[in-house]
Amino acid sequence: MPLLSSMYLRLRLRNMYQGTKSNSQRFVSKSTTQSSESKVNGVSSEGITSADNVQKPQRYTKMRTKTAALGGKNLVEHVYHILEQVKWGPAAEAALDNLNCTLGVYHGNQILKRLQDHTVARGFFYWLKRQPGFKHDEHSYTTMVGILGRARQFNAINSLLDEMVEDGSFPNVVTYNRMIHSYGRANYLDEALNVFYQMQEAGCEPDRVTYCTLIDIHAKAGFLDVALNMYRRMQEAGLSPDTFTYSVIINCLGKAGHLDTSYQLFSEMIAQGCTPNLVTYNIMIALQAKARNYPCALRLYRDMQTAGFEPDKVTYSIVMEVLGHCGYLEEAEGMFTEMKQRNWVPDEPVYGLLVDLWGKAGEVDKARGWYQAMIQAGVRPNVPTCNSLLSAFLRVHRFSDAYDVLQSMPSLGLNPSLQTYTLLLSCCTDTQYLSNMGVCCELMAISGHPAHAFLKSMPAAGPDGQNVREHANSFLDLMHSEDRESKRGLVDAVVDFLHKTGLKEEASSVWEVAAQKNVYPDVVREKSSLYWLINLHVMSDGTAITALARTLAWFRRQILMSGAVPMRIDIVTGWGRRSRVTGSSLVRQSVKEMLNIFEFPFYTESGNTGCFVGCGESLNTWLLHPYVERMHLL
DNA sequence: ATAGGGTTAG
Repeated sequence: MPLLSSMYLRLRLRNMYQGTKSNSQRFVSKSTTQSSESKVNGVSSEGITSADNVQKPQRYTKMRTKTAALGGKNLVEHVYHILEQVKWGPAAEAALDNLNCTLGVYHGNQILKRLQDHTVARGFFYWLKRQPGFKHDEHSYTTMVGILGRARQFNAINSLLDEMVEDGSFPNVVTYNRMIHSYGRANYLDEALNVFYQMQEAGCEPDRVTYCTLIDIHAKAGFLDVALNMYRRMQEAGLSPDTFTYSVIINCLGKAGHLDTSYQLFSEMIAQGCTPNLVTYNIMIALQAKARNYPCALRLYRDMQTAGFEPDKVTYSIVMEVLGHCGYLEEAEGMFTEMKQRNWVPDEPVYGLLVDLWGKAGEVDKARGWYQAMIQAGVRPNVPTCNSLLSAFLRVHRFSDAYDVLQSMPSLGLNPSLQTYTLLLSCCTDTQYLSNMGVCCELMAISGHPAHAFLKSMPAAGPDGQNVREHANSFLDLMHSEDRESKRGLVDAVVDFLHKTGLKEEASSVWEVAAQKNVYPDVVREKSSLYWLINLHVMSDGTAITALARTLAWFRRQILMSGAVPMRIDIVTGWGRRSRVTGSSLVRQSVKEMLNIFEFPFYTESGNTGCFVGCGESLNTWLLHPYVERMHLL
């Protein structure tokens, strides 16, 4: 095994069993102590007389330490394995009582740290607290705060803190940091900041971890200004960033779109003598890769190796993706091989990536090969991977292979998702003559997704379209917990489908409901007073036409109702969702045609041919034409 | 006396 991999494993093991190697003797288990003594020393404990005791005090102490440490380790393992398998309840409690031994706070905390389930952890924590002579300290309270925080049990944390103080222990900087982290991760940023101020009032100085956590959570929530402000305050407090902090900030800046600044900071850290670690390099590579600066990403990858770091699983995954997106698919496969040679066990997403890459490259048989390799390796495919393969077959019209994939999903325990349905539906409208329609409809029926029932039971639009709106409304309610991207994908496919099959009124009603339900939050925006943006660039062409028609009609109604006349409207089409060739956009083309037919007074600004601008008196006059209300029927 | 917290991908 290569050096770094085995080091990694050792580290993992050390973390897993952290503490069990330490020489604690706080608790004594009568039964285990005795058996350990006889095993380890080769003499029964009865053989040790009080005379030995007096004569050889040193040896005795040493021996006791050793045996107690072994007993402690065993007991920690033993108790942990009991608790790992149970739900908290009378049975678990009885099992602990039956152990009939005393756990000290140190070992109690070692066990607590490893418990994942917060109900078990809590039960154990209070069981410990009830043991005669037991007293929790700031460490065990802090551990419990962390566990509750991970489970977002904020009320429980607050009562625990009260108890802690009553019990005579006080929160320290680690306790506060864990609270800040917990609140931040649950997106309660105000509460996180509150803790930050409270700790200082309580006389606890924030440390580097405090600032680092605050920077991270604020940047992730999109408050880069607050994050950078915290960075400044950290430096003002005399805390210089370490490798960890630099990595966090570099990641934050990069993710917030300040790629150059993040790179500058990377250079700065090196200039400051702060050595980037593997994670820092992984972050840098991923940031450049996401920005499609592939040569830069690959250069960083080489720098990383020059600096003496062997790639880890994360590195391999990122670099494989970069190579794949550059079109170097064989090289990506080479990475996979290297990764395996270095004893990293490929997981589902890595196989999934290769399936997806080959599928997108149109090499469906390669894609299927990786899919089969995954199954042979005993890795169960997930729904997105099936979707990748399915999509690959659909794109090259291999419908019987697509059918096989779809058919196999339930037997793998996988339910077709909203995305599965979306790509089947998109396939219906993919060709000019809708020639895929029949076979795709069959596949859609097989998927058994609720979206199919929704589409099949779509009523013909009544005079005001209210029936369609209600129908769409209840379907979107059903899809409530799906994330917005997925909902947007499906609505896009549905509206496009309805539009292209001539059901324009229905398409419009579905669009309106989706817009009302905030599925498209960024479509209409007032950039500044009376200056509006209509952003169509994430839509397929049918949806873009429908959305534009209904939005312009909305402006007309606004004028008639309130007299508020927009001074300028920018219609942004971008490159369009379906366009695969830079510069040619179906959305742009369709939108332009529509605007021309209705004689919308637009111009394009130099350098941005994807943006149609209407403004001034001509726009106002145009918006008042009655046909604006019926454009969507074209 | 021991220990405890913060970062990266899909």
